[in-house]
Amino acid sequence: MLDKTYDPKAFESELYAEWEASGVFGASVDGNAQPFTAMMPPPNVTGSLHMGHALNMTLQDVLARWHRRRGHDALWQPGTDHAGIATQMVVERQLAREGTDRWSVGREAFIDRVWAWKAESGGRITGQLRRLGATPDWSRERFTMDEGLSRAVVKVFVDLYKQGLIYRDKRLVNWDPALQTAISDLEVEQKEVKGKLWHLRYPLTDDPDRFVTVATTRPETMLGDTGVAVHPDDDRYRDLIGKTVRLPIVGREIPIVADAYADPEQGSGAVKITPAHDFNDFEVGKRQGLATINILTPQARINDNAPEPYRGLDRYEARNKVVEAFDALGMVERIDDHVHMVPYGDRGGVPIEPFLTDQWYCDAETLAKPAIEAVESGKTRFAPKSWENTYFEWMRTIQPWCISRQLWWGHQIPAWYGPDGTVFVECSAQEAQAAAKAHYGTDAEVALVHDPDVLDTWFSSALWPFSTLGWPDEVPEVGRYYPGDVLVTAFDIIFFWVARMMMMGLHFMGEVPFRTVYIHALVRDENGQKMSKSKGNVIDPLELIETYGADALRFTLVSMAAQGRDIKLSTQRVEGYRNFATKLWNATRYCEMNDCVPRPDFDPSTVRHRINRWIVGEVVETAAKVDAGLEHYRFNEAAAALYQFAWNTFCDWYLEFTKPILSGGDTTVAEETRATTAWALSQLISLLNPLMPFVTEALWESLAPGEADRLIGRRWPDLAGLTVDPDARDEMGWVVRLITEIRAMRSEMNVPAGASIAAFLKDPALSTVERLDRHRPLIMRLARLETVAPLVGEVPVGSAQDVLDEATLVLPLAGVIDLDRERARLSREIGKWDAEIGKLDKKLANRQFLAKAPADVVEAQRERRAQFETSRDRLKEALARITPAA
RNA sequence: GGGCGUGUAGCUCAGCGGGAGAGCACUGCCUUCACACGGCAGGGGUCACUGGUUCAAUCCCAGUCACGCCCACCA
Repeated sequence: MLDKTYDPKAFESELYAEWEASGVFGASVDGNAQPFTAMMPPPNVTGSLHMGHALNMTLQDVLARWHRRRGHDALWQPGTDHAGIATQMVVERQLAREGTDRWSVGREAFIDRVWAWKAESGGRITGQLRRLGATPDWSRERFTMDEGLSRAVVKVFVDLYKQGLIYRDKRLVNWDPALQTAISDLEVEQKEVKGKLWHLRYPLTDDPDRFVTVATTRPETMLGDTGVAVHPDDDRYRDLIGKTVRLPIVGREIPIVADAYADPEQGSGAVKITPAHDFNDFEVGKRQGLATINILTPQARINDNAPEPYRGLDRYEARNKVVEAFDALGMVERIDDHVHMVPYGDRGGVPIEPFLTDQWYCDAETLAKPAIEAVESGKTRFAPKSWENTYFEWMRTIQPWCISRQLWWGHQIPAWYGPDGTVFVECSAQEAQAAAKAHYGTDAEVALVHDPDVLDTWFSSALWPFSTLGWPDEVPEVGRYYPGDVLVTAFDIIFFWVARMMMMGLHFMGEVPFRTVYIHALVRDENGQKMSKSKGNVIDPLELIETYGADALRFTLVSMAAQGRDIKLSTQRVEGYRNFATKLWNATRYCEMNDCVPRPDFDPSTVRHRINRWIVGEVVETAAKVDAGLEHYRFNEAAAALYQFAWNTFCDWYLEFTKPILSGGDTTVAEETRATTAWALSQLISLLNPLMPFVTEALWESLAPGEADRLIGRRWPDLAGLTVDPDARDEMGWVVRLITEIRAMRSEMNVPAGASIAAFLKDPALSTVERLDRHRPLIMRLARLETVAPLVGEVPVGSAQDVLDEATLVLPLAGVIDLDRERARLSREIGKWDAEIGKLDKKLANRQFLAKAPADVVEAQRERRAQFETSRDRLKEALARITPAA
């Protein structure tokens, strides 16, 4: 017996444990079933479940459960990402609290600390996924720093290096002075900052009374200036080209060069060039043969290349001091307020510095070509398709990918340097040693230094679709589950992750990593801001689960999965779907109380009673909508179909229709109805199971207590052999409209809810009379009638009247009804019909419409007009009957 | 500066060439033997604006306005 109230906390966790213990989540690997593969985007091992995860994981879980129940060999591959910077920061903060830092601890001990932290806290998010009801194949859970995955990373690096697709280069990188590492372009975010624009004067070397004025937002970088550029066609400066200025403070003599980079419209038209600290200036410097002078330390303090008084100063302290010095010299022309974009590191949270360093780069341009073609040719499709534009736009202008990071936590780059700097890139230290011996022609051990840097976290993530399967080992999983079917993710990691998986997958596997990329909405906070740990605006889905249950949260997310980019989650909506679960719970209790339990030999195609034939058809249509919705990633349509069927069709109408039958005298019909009710409910619960796995499982248990199988492992309903009975559908539709109409009239006339009244149909067709006879008891019950019959004789005085198809509905309400109001009401109704008919007449008189519109549309309009006219005329008659002769 | 998206009932959002929808909120009635986390009935919208295409436009196209996001090296 079900408990009287629905309490998700009473069974959700317990059910999950039972599912997991039963092993149903596991992929079978061998066997004949068609494989289905979805790669879980690995959450950061530091992470905890946020709303974005909840949405992402729910959608994948719905797909995994659906495929599994359809008999597919579903692999939903779970795991976590080592999240280099984020994780290292967590442990570094711990060290800071202990009054130490990673340099004092040392690299090896530090990495041990991180592993220890991971062992202790790294499992939190997977526990939260279980709470959400996610059912990936936990037995195959991977971590990007696992031994196997690390081997894949090393092999990919070495192969790409030997193919010339990974190389070492000295160039400007985005340097994060807080984290003291290079980061990629994608990890830089531009922020609008209110700053100043300083106009500084640089005196000409050979004519110190003449100045060139340059404008800059970063005066401190002048310490590294090695030139001033003007546009070659700029008449103001033409005579200065080739001359030099003497840099104030520094005293360095630097040339004035002509370069098209200088924009005559900007500032003074002359621009200072700091090749070591600006990406544009670096290019200008290369073109013009200017020196490159680095004036910053890795912490963004001024280094010894600058004059003594500035050394060791923070970049912003140095800025003030430089401006003061210029001011003292009378070399500040003016200072403007200036709003401009400043690049910030997305993790470190401080402005990045363009910084000249040696780094490892991946030739993304070459790898991108096949990845672009794969989407162009449709081998991989984005859903919605519009995201392909975003993908193409980025891939077609892709820059070299800086893959080295000056961190300790991550995959250490498999490169070793010989005494003379020769680099050996090999899969292991032993192989590097062998290569070095061969290179140097010696048998003696060569002193090699392992490159201290680690790889960008996304480098290993890029291999996820095949490294998790066991690659580079030759294992059956690789052939069976690659390429995957679908990647479900949010748009914000199309560049970071999707694009890179495409590149690596195509290069190493020769095949796309997934056929479909389903991009869902990004869950934002109430201000439309992207949720992030650093902003502290993360909503905790676990709290919602605690209050409303995992099913309510899941159903909410699935229902909202069709909307645009933003999801602003409303608690009220979650509450509404909790109520839906309660409704299901109570409906099942009702069935239980009425002995509506599944009959093993029940065949829905053989039911005879129209009510039952109707509900069978409704189930069939609902199932089709659910399948279509899931097939095309229109999750919300599947959810809406189930919600409507469950609440409106099944509970509000079918269960009410059948109450008189269950308590009636015809035991054959009652038995068929009990069986049909149980069948319809069990189909509903079964179809709803992927979306609301917990409550449906609990209800299933009560519906079919003898069943050995849990719902999670049962075959998905296949109703292909069942058809919709159109007669039953029309007939029950009519009954619904009749009851609704009577209720509306009662309500409008203020008939007391408990009062039984009579209802008559004037001029009904024979088929209508038959329908009435077939369903009289339930119509009487649901409309609260003492009698309902065709009208014999005249319409009683003081009747409320309305139209229902070809008949007029008559409710004798003498004494209750206000005839003046009733006349006004009928006139209003007639007016509405007249207006509709007028519109249709206009349309049907339009020759263009008749000539060009499809015949079926024209016909449909004619039919509508005829129906409207019947209704209007019935109402006119009704009005005439209660209007005194003039 | 480029690109993308969104503007539909009070709120959150579906729909997207031929009859304006849902949930919540709101109003009235109802504690009827599954459910008040409920039932029944109801009010509420020139589908942002302006043009165009079409026999027909909330839906397609162009432009305008508003909001949001992504990308971009402008001193």
